Amino acid sequence: MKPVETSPLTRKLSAFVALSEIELGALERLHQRRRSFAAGSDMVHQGQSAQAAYILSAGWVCSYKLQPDGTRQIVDFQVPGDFLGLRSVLLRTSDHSFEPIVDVQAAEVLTSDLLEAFAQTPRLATAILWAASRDEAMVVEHLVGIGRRDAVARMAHFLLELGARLALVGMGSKEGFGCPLTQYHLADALGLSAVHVNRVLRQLREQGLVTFRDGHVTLHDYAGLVALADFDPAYLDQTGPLLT
Amino acid sequence: MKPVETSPLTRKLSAFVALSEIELGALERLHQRRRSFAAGSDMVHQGQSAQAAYILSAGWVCSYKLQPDGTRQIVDFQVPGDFLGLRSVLLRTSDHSFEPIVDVQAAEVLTSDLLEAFAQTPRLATAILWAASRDEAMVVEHLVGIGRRDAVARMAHFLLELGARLALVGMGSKEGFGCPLTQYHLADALGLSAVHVNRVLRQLREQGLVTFRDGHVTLHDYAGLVALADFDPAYLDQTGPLLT
DNA sequence: CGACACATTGAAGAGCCTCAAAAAGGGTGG
DNA sequence: CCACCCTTTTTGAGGCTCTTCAATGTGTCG
Repeated sequence: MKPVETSPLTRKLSAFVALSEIELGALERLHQRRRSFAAGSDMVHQGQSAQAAYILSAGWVCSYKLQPDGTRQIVDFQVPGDFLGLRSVLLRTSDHSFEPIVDVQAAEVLTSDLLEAFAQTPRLATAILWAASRDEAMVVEHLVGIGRRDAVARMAHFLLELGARLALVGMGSKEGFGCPLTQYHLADALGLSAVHVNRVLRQLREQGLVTFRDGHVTLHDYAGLVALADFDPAYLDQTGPLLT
Repeated sequence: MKPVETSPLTRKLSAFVALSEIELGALERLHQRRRSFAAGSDMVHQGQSAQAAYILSAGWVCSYKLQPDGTRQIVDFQVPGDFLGLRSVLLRTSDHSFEPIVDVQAAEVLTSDLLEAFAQTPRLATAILWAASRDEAMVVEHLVGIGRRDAVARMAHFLLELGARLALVGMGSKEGFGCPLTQYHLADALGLSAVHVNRVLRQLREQGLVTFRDGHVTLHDYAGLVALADFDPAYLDQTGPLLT
């Protein structure tokens, strides 16, 4: 007997709220409209007005802004269980672009479906808005990192955060995780040059802290990394007012 | 006959949506619980769980995160008409601190008041959420600036954005605006040292672009600044789905 | 007048970038 | 199965941006 397949989003939310059968059902119904995107082809372009949001079920996506001078800044990565374009569907045209980093499976969520689910299951709405708020906190932390951490601490912090996010959906642990990003992705996300990213990774490797190689991140010294990065996962673990 | 005093928030929202008398009334009722804060004393501390949000009616506030090493990163400034702690009241304990830069007048908004206003005037809810979404877009733009703009462009962009925000509530124009920030504030916001901020300001002044002095910003060459900063106010002006 | 916060300037050095080139996969077609 | 291309990683050298440290100037307030 095959168990009902649990989506990564369900897994993530369940780590923070005990959802009822009804809520779980509503959540799974949001996953009906399955779509695929190939690596490299933008899912949403900057300035495009979005009709739908997506729940990522497999693959990695990055959201970024392009500068007139050709450089880009990656604002955030989406991993399975993450929402994508949630804000733009509710309120405005998208102000960044989304690019699948590998082939992606996602569930398309129409505004109407989302509002209906929210109306019928308010606790689910709270849970999803909590997840959105957590994403926002990550952007703020990202801002702090770029503004006030040097390259090594920034990298360490980034890898730790990524590991924590993936662990929540069963795709990583304190030992390490699979990671399809290139050093160019890291550079565009961390506000560094690709060359410097390489040097920073070498330094972290030679200090026995972490190895980034062949699509896999190995955390050799978790505690050491946490100390180096001043990593405080409070902004990720927050359970807050959800337990009502 | 004295006209009804219009709050800066009302003024800001009215620039984007035509609000009905009923909606305007609900908005003004949110301003009942007036409070004052003195410059320098934190309004909300990092980690504190917030019971209320505030609508800023006079004065400037900054929201920031403190690093364990003592440096701080200012995430955003709030000027009259801006919400403060809106997210934390809805969903989570605050993950940054708020500090009044000058003496501040604000209206305390309880969660219950807000939810009631939202329920009774959905269009007002949309308008307020739109404003929140705009704030988020500003954080993203801030991230891009720190990650991918050099110090001069970053400063120019920041001053232009600030001017545009203030113009919306009648406190600035393309000529300039009053600004109580110190160069230390600029440094903490832009991810620079205070010393370098000073040099950058000098450079901008000597190029005849902008003067930052004695609490006043004078934009001598608006178009020149826009070009230097690659300033595209699209993320601020977005009217989007509000006009329904 | 002295105390304090803020602004300004100089000098020296660290961190990160750019340019340049080579090595190491990974896939594709012959 | 190999030759080839393209992407990604790696390394070196030199230079520019921004930082740190230190000192002086300026304005305000008790």
